Amino acid sequence: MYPYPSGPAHQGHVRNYTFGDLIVRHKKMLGYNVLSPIGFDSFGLPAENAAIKTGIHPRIFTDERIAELKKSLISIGAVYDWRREIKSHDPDYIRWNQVIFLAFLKAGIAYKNKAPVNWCPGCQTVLANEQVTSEGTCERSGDVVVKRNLDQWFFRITDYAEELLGDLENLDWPERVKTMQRNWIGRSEGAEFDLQVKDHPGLTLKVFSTRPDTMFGMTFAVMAPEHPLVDILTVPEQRQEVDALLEQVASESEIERQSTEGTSRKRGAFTGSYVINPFTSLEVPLYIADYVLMTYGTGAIMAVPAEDQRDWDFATAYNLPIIRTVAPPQDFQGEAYSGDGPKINSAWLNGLNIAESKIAALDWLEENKVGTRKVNYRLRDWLVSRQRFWGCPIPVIYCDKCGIVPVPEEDLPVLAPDDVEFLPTGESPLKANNEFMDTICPTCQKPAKRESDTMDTFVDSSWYFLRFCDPWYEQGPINPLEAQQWMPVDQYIGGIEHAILHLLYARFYTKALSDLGFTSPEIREPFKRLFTQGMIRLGGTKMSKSKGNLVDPAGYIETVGADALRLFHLFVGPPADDVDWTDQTNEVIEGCSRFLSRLWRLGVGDFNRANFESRSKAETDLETEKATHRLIKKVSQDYDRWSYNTAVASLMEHVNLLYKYAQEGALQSIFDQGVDAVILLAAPMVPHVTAELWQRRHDQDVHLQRWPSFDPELARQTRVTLVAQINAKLRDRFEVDADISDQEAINIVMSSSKIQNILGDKQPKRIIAKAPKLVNIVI
RNA sequence: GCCCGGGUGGUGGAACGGUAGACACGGAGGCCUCAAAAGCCUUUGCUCUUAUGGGCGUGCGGGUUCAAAUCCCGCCCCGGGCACCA
Repeated sequence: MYPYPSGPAHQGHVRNYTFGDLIVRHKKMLGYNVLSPIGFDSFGLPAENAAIKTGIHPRIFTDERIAELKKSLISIGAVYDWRREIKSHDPDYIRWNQVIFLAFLKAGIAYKNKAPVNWCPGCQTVLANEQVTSEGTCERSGDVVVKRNLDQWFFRITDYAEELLGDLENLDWPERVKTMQRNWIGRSEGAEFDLQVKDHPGLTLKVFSTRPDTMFGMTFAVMAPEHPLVDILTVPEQRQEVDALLEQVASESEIERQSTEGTSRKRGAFTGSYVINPFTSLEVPLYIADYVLMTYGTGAIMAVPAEDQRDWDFATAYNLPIIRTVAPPQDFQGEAYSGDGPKINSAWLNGLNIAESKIAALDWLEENKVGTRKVNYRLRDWLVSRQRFWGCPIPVIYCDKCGIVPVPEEDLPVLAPDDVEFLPTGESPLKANNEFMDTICPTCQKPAKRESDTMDTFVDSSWYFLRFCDPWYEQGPINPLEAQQWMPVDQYIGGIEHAILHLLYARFYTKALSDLGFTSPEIREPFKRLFTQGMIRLGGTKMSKSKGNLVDPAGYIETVGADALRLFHLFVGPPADDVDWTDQTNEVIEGCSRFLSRLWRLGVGDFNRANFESRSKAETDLETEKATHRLIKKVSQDYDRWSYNTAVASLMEHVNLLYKYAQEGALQSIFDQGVDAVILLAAPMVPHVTAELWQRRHDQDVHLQRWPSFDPELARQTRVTLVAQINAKLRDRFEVDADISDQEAINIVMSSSKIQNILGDKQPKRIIAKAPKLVNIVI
């Protein structure tokens, strides 16, 4: 993934880019044409915050951090096509970013809207929903986010909700990430229908429900406090009560309002109005309550307390009737029952189960023109404008006469000026810069103002991988032919923290850009395979710069070398697992370094060689040769299944075996074959030491060699351990030929005196033979 | 509450129906050395036993199977995601 340049690489970078580099080198050895680009997600708050603190321009600050990160990426030995390097703050990248924005604007994907949005007081800017944690805090700064009613830019990601959800199916991604995205999109199927308001002829209240089958149990209805009909439907006698509620709700932060503790504490007020149940034509009271959200569905619901716990809580608090429409099981202990069961108290639905009655209810609503089937999503449009300086300027102009006018493409990029003052004002420093702000309307040539907001930096990282395909392309942001050649990305690697944010935005961008013709129609997904590596923890928390608990890789690179550090990250456990950095970690890294030293000595012939003259092929020679072929087979498989820790273990085992072989007297050719195999198989993991060894041994570049192949016949185990069990308990073992039959295996086992002693005069009830590995005698 | 992961020696982890603990760290002992470092070798799940050998062991309780760390059912604990989303 596109790294944010925060300075020298940390252990998380080392881990991530070791996996990436290993795959690149491995695939190259296998003969693939590999594109391995890198760039820097170089817009963002840290640089601007530093500017506020120190007065250093964010560009200077950022360029320094990029140089540091680049240096450490090179020092860990990662290979990249640096010619394709991209930086978000490059004028060229800004230009194409803005071209895409204007295309989105033209297509209606980008729009401006006044809405209650998330404001982070710490970052002094608005945030997208995805950037607010479930605790209601900013995912970056941790500050409590507040709601503000502001005019902001959005991208219509919700138009893609269905496709974003459906296409997850075919992605080779971790199930966990797919589930998170599914949850986030939050699809629910149901009905949207109208409730007639009593004494207001022609006036209806639109509600959404996933359970129209429970309509006979509707005993009241609820509107969100922000619902536009609140004012009209509140009768004078209830005005005071309603106003009090509205006031209280308005004064509370989102967190207080949605506090988990208050789940059962429902607050509401009666409007004095009634709505009509379309199934029964009976009237039910209409309430206002803060547990109904204006931002989801229609902002109003039919309340069925018997089958919805929230409605139950409200009903009991306000003494409203409860009518069950699904018979709960005999032993049901709870309150609201949302499980399946036969319908009751539901007239023509009685006796049906939920699925059947749902269909019947939906059909009724549609036939009687009361409502329609409807799908709702939890996903909201992506808020992309930010009140910050260090980001890509949004390329529009505000004209009193012409309204919002896009900056003509030939005038792009719109670049921020350098002479600005960095103050924590809550508005972009651009706004105070008249030279930037004052412009002329491209349409009517009258004085006009520029947009001062910049784009969310997640915009920059939503399409960089498409630019990588041809970063030199001048006719547009993306070269469609090159994109056709390289996309989608075959293997994408990153941290789980992007499960929703970057990975959802990038998917949306890919689909939108395809729809707008920037890429060919079949490119609908950016990343075919995704791998999320585990995070590195120190003292129970994620190791990160902001937590201040970094263990700098540079020290290790200086003492034990980049190879030992890379090897540690591969050996410590499965790539997906978290790594705990403990007191023992240094010793494990030492161990990795020790292994490399052993390999080195083996490779340069610096070890105890007992009998190294050529001699006739003894049995150990053949055994060693076979072991080498098995090693190639095993390690190749391990690479394919991302099991690098076991691949390293196998390499260690083989090095140990070769030492033993050398001490016992070896045949030079077979010994060399074994050493060369280890070097080749380890080359993608530890590129430096293997390159030097290969150079000395063969005067060639190990990284240009072909991946070693094995002879299946030689890789085959010929002698294996046969296990003898009595009642599944291990009693004896034998070394046997791998190709013995079941009967031969039984004969061998039965001829064992050990087995015979245990058996005594008991007759086996049954004998299970799985030649050549196991015989189990049941007595 | 719902949805994902995950619980294996002193530690990281292997094995993913068929020898539990590969490989490594740490520990113990030894070789080399005047000494140390480095290196090399042996040993190392727990437990009973002088020993040959036996018993117990993969979070807990059941089940399926000749055979379960692995499959099924029910719990417990840890990590993560979503959560008043109708």
